[in-house]
Amino acid sequence: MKHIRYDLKSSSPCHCLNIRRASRAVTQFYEKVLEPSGLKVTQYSLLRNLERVESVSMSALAKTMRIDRTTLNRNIKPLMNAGLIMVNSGEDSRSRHVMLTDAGKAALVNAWALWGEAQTLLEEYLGVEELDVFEKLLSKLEALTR
Amino acid sequence: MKHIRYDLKSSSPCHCLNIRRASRAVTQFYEKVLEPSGLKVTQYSLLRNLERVESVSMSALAKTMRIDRTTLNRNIKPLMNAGLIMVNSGEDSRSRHVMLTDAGKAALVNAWALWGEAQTLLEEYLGVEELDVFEKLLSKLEALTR
DNA sequence: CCCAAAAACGTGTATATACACTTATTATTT
DNA sequence: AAATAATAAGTGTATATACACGTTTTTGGG
Repeated sequence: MKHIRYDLKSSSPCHCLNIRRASRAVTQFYEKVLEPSGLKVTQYSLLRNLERVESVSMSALAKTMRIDRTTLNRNIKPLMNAGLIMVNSGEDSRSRHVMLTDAGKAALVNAWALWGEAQTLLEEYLGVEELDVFEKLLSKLEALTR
Repeated sequence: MKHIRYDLKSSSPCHCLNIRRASRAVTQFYEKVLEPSGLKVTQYSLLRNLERVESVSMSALAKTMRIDRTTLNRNIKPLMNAGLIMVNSGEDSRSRHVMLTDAGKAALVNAWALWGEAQTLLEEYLGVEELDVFEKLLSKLEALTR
């Protein structure tokens, strides 16, 4: 197998640490821009995924969002407390269905513009070509554990 | 400004979510390989950063590792409880200095081999060229918030 | 129809992350 | 030397993440 050199810009040789750090940086960047909305980027994402469906079961939502089911279970709490989403039990009495409230829809309108700002700023920061490579890489990496 | 198309592989348009997802996938991959060592990748990283210094203050360590100082403060707890590191107060009585214990050094030997496996597997998964692009991108992104 | 397997969730526990505040100590300025 | 700045840490609080387990229903044979 070929030998890999470690003389890259990043000071850590560990690819895992490097992506974790980059992820933190990008997250902090988005959070700062989203701050006036009162939503975290994860919360914005959750609401956004509810926008186009009437209601959706916990498991289905977790699958769509590609996050752990139990993580979703914790993440919906603050949004419920803020009155942005509602949870009802569906026909199948095992499942619970999540849906946006009117307040949730309103919050999304506000946050959407802010998210767009962050998104555009990042796109300008990377540039079209790097952005393309970036997204392809992320997609490939996400498939690593499947 | 140029219009960016969203017809990439990744199903989410949000770059922040995408890197967070990729980060989770890579993390889970490394964690699984590191599992026999009893160390998380973050913990391995922390120990690793202590390997080449006698002892180091909390702030200096946080800076080197490029993690939040208060995050480091929480992250050292499990390693202290496991007896892998020690914390003493330095000359300056404001500061606390962290150092590896013998158990910590021993744990590192074991974990190092496992980390190497994960690292190699990821490198093979991406290939040399993509890996290079990957690391350059991460480095650039990390600089986003500075 | 009954029972075992599968599906859908929730909880306990533990780690990771980071902002806002506070405290203690050292360094600087007047 | 006293007052003020800056430095080094810790804590409160809140969110995010995910593994291991347990519970409740529903389904699918037999």
